[in-house]
Amino acid sequence: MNAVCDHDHLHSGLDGARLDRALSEAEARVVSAGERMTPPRRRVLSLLLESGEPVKAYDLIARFGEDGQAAKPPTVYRALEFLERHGMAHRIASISAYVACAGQEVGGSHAAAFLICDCCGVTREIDGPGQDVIAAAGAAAGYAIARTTIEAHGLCAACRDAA
Amino acid sequence: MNAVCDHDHLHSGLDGARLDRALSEAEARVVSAGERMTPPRRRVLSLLLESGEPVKAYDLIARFGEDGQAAKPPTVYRALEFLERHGMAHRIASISAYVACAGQEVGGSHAAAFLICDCCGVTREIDGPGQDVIAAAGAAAGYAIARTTIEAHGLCAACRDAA
DNA sequence: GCGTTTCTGTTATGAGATAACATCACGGAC
DNA sequence: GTCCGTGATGTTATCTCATAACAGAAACGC
Repeated sequence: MNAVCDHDHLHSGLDGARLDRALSEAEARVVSAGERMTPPRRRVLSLLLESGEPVKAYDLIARFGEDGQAAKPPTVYRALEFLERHGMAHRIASISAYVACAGQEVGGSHAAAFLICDCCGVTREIDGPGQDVIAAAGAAAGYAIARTTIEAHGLCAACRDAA
Repeated sequence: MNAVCDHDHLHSGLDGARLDRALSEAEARVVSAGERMTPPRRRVLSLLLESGEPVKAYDLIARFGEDGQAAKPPTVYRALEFLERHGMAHRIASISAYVACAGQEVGGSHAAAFLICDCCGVTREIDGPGQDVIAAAGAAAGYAIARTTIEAHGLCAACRDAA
């Protein structure tokens, strides 16, 4: 995504049967939560899963129509909000982009931390101890922490080697 | 800042002699780094210090002129970039706002984590173990981490009690 | 079927940030 | 002192990101 280097990048999105399966599973989870996986929601999730890395909202808007027609911004933003609410997508605040949630098994909203390669865009979602540490630090300072944004930028192994 | 509650809030910015002293110290540090503390840079830093909590860029733009005249956006964004470069201000990505750096003693750029009260806006900068933990998790995944964004939202002790 | 709720389509606009270029001030070389 | 290079500022314009507001359509419960 960010062109801070000149070597080639592999891409890691889903396609074909794997994409279909992920979408079906997502739909099942949404339905079991008593909500609907409507066409725009499915479409936005599909675009995020196909990409496999953070995507800008206006890229989603541009790619929304299968026929090349762009969507109107609220269509995509509403879908993103829905997907975030169900823990299927996350906003990466530091780059104003959105990414499909890796751990689609887990239901509902969940904390997440991200490792983002500034070169190829590969993004790893980790649920390590980061949240615990920051929540503990917050508690020590008297804060009741409700939500954390943890984003680490750098180079992934492949890009470091290629550089 | 965010009006998610209805009780009163204390504010914690600098003023008078303490503000003057902070600005003088900042200028000394800039000069010793071989750069200049020009009027717009000083003005933006002053606004951030006076506020004591995260401020939106366009609020800085609106308050820039002592006479009530707004600045042009690049004036303020350039000053913010300069202050960030010198570790005197930080961008809070999750709310698109900027805050003066608490640890003005430390020179140069430094990692930081923030505890942000969604009610009164009070923001604590902590340099706890958060960065280390996330950097270690990144290293374990093969990433060379260059920069982290760590922002925890919740309620500070005062707002929790007042709620 | 009928009302309620939820979602979508659409228009418009608000908020955040930067590109590009002309001009101005500072500091060093001579 | 003056010339020149560098870096900062002023200014215009534009680009990107995100949401408010409201009308219409689809799904659901009864």
